[in-house]
Amino acid sequence: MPEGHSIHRLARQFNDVFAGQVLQLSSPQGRFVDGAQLLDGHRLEEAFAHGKHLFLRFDNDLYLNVHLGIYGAWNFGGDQQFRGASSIGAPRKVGEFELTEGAEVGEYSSPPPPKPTVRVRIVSAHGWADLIGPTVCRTLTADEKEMVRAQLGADPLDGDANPHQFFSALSKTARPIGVVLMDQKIISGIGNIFRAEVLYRQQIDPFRPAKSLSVEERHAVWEDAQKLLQVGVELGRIVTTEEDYRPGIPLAEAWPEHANYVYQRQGQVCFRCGEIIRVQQVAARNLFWCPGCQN
DNA sequence: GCCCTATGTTAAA
DNA sequence: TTAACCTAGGGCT
Repeated sequence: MPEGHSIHRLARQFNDVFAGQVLQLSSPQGRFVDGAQLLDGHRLEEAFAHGKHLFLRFDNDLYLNVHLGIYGAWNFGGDQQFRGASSIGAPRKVGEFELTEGAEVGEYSSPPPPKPTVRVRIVSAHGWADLIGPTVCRTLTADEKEMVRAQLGADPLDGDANPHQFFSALSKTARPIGVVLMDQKIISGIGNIFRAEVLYRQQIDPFRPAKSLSVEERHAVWEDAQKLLQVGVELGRIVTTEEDYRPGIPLAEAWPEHANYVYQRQGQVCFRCGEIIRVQQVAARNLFWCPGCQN
């Protein structure tokens, strides 16, 4: 799925094109009929993200909570108000991390017939959004929403986030740092790409126990994750390389081959030390790292 | 068409 | 630790 940056972009996009408007919600697929009915005809007050969770607050104090999982995606379309809106989520190709196609923008009177897999369709006077393939799609009360958020670690994209609970959690576990960074209860928004790239950039062996990281390393991991996530929010895709590792290649063209240091680069030469990038299944996910730089 | 893959999470064993 | 969930694309036959 998209990592945390994409969900923050989704929240921004929902605020741009739907906030303040009365919306129609339906479930063409039929698996979210009751939940959609609770929100149908209500005004969207605001959208926000916590890690990889998206929340939409409606004027009856109910929330639509969506997690895209590994297959989920939102597609948008509508009139000129939807210009610039992106489809966000799967499918994706290697190196193409977020955008599939832009919103369908033009004359708008009603949305196209939905694909049979559309879990939720949201329709306003100006356009529509279709959700397919989510891991989570549910309607929550305010209390339930708080219970979900209480299970999530601090989000580096949240300006009010307090990283101290993250630092503290690292100091208390011997689990490998590469595994802990994927634990959304410890820190939320980091996925398989950011975990690999942050550890490479900080030259930290992903198999080291989290508690073995120095105070400086813990701070550096948080701050680098924050920086890379912010770049992702701005670009709409994940680019983790610094300019000196893509010499003469502008950012816009640093994609896909020069976008990452280790992710999906197994068997290739490390840009920094010349070692061969490795990959290994850890906790059912592909972990990429450079054995030369990260030890 | 068939098989594999994927930026993920949860529950069961 | 494994399976299940769930979707679409790409490469292959």
